[in-house]
Amino acid sequence: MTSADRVRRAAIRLFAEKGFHGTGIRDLAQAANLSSASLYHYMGTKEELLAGIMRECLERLLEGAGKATEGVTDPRERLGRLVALHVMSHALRPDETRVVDNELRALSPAAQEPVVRLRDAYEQLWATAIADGIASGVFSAGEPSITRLALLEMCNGVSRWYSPRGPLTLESLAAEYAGLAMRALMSAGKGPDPDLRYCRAVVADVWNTPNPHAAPCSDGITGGRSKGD
Amino acid sequence: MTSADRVRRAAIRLFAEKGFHGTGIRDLAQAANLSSASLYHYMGTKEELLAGIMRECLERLLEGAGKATEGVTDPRERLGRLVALHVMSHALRPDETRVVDNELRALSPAAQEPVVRLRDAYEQLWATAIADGIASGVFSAGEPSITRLALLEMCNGVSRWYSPRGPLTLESLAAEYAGLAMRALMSAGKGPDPDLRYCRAVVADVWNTPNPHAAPCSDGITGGRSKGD
Amino acid sequence: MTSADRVRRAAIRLFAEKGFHGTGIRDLAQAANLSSASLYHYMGTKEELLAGIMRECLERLLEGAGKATEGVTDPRERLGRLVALHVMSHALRPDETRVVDNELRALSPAAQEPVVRLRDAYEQLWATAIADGIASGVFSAGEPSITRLALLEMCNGVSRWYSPRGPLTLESLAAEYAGLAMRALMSAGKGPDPDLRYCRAVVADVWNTPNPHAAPCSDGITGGRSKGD
Amino acid sequence: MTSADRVRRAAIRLFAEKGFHGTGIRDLAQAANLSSASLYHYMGTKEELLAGIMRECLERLLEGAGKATEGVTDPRERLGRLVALHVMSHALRPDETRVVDNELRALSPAAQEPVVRLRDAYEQLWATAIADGIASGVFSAGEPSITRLALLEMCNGVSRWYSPRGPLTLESLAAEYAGLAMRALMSAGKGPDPDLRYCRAVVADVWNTPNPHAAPCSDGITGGRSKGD
DNA sequence: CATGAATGAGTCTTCATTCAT
DNA sequence: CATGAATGAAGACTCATTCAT
Repeated sequence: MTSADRVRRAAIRLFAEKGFHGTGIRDLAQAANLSSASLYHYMGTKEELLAGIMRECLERLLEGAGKATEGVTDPRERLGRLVALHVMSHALRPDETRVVDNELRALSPAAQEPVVRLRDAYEQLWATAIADGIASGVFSAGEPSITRLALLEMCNGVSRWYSPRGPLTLESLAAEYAGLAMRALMSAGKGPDPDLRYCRAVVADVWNTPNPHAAPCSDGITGGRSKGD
Repeated sequence: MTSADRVRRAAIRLFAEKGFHGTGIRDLAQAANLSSASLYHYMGTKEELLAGIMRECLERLLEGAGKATEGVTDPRERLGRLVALHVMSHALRPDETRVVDNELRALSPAAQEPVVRLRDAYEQLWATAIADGIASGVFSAGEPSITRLALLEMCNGVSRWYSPRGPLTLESLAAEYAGLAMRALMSAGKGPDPDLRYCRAVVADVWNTPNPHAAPCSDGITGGRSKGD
Repeated sequence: MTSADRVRRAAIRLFAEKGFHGTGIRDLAQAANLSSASLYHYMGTKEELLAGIMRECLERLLEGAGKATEGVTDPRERLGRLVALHVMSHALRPDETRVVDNELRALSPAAQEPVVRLRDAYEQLWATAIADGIASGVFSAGEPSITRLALLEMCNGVSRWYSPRGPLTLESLAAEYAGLAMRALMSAGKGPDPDLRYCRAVVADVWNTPNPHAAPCSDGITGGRSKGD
Repeated sequence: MTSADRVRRAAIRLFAEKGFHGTGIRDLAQAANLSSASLYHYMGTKEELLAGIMRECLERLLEGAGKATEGVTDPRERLGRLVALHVMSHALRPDETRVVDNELRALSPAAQEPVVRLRDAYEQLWATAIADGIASGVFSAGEPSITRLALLEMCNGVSRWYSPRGPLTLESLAAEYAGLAMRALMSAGKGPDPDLRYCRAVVADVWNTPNPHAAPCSDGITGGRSKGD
């Protein structure tokens, strides 16, 4: 393993563990067994290091998602594979994926741009699969964007509690999540609605918030989230 | 509004936006229209400020969840209300909830403890509802802990893309998420499994990872995630 | 006891315990049971507070020394009383005297001046007693200034280890010190000189210092020490 | 001279001159011709810098005292050498010794501990010499602990008025102090006791203190002074 | 009298980064 | 390659002091 690799690995681990702003250049140096000055032989600035990690991770994710879904016509199979791949990658590389999922805001706008582009391209695969499923009638989602974001966040969570020790195989884990996603999207109308009016009242009460008749909430999201997250 | 409130509000907004370590004491002072020295009339240390925000937010969430579910016997209704409340609170208070969901690791172990206790108490409500539903046969989840975490993460996501402007009412949003959760838990076996073997191969290929026969993945989680997240 | 007294007492105690620079205005306020703003009703600046304490203590010492020695013709009796008074005051008021003995340097030159004047007037009483004793042949000191300083420092030490609990009465303590001083000044030639040449060599060795034939050392002191101590 | 040495020298000089709390990191930096950030290449915290200075100085003193007295059986010679060494070191290194003698309280309890241990070991040499002299009848001291402290404080004073310019050689100075000490310890009963009753009355009068019949004063000191001084 | 509010200047310390060796 | 040395800017936090109330 080269020194450059050691630096990158250390960065991934520490950025995941303590966050970009919570990680000092000296922490990196120590974790990479280098002096802090030597670090700069293998990286640009700290920000470039982060940007590189994010880009590379997203490129792999995008590449994998492309490979896994190309030529697959059934939207259910396509979405299922996206879920499985996403979960597997988050279970296998929890540090990298946590960095990607959490540290976008630490980048300057200029450095965010290419990362956001990659993320959007990746999410577009999800959006298309969901839209196709709805169009062909196999999915019965409400708002497609919300559905996409809900599923993505659900899968992202894997990287936070993953531990390589445990009886569940990667495939079982992926199957579990794929099942959750499929069922959520396929069987409309199942189950009773909770008493939303009461929940709303409780929320209004606990947070001392006025209980307007129509507190609006965005559903105009199409391509992704706001900049910086 | 008192100055103390202004400080707290500024902190919530900035911690949510830039993270705890990304927010300087001067940022806080500027946002609260105070000198950085005056800040210390209204807060202890920066860490105590964060801890207080997290505790208060979790206490409200716990209180609300208690109110919304007490006396409700049907596990489906109970879980539905938890989902609805969680989504509503995250939509209504995206900043506070993002801080709670993301900044736990910024606290020292000593300061984490009471926060983790609150979080665990809250999640216990979810765990019980899920377990009861499984026991009574209305839910058909695989691993209950995984299910709980998956649903929680899914709902957490709301605070990341929420915008108060938009046609969707809070109730509609909550209904959407409750529906996703209900369907995911209730209709087992729906939908085809994706080709996991192929997905696994793609993952192994893209990440240059050996493809062991039994890459294990934790399912032994019961009470919550590891400390610090 | 008035508030002003409480402030002064708190200051004496804290300045003695932690030093002038080690004592914050908030420490004073807390010890005096006042808010830090209220403090300024009873004092000028922190420096003026210190200067006042030192002046008052020295004035008392000077007054007491005057009373105790006026009209006493025997230099031995005069010096004995000075020693006794000094020791008693240091035992009785360890905090005040420690402040006087240690914190002169914390004052600005302008504020030092009157304090130094008082100190010098007080030491002059010692100097005169010693000089008279030498002149009349009852004392056989080497360098009078050195003797004076040596005795003063010896007596100052009392305030550092004094504790009001213990079997020794104030008079016994004073008698002990007076005895030390008298004997030191009266019986010349008693006792063997230590091997100074060897001591000098050890010093030179341990401190890596050249061992010059005549490392000179001040004996030109007449009226007191350098400014600031 | 290395930069680390320059830092240490600057610290010794400034701590002696203005005290630990009166010396800012910027003062140190300026005196060492470094930026305040560069300072931290050569030191840990300011407190560690102080602790190191004190430890080193005391180690030298202890080493020197050991060398000077080992094998010496006559307690008078032993004590004489201790006095001479102590005086010489204080005359030669007034800054270091003033720091040792005055700044112990500036250290946290944890940092004080090893310093106090060294100090106590050093004072034990004095205590033993005095005790041996009393036991063999050559010294006629009252309370040995008081004697030890009185002599030590007397000698400490040297570092306060020392100036390398002056006609007195180091040996003469040491001889003077050794003479004072020897005489103080050897010829009991010499000289009249001052009128203590009257002194006590003056003290009571000037300080407005009740004149109890038996104002007690500690003589139970055995191993040293209280922590922090 | 008493104090909460306020602050500019200061505290010690760490930051990411550069550069001569 | 590798790193000690170096630093301006910034980090969180405290200082002594003032003043309106």
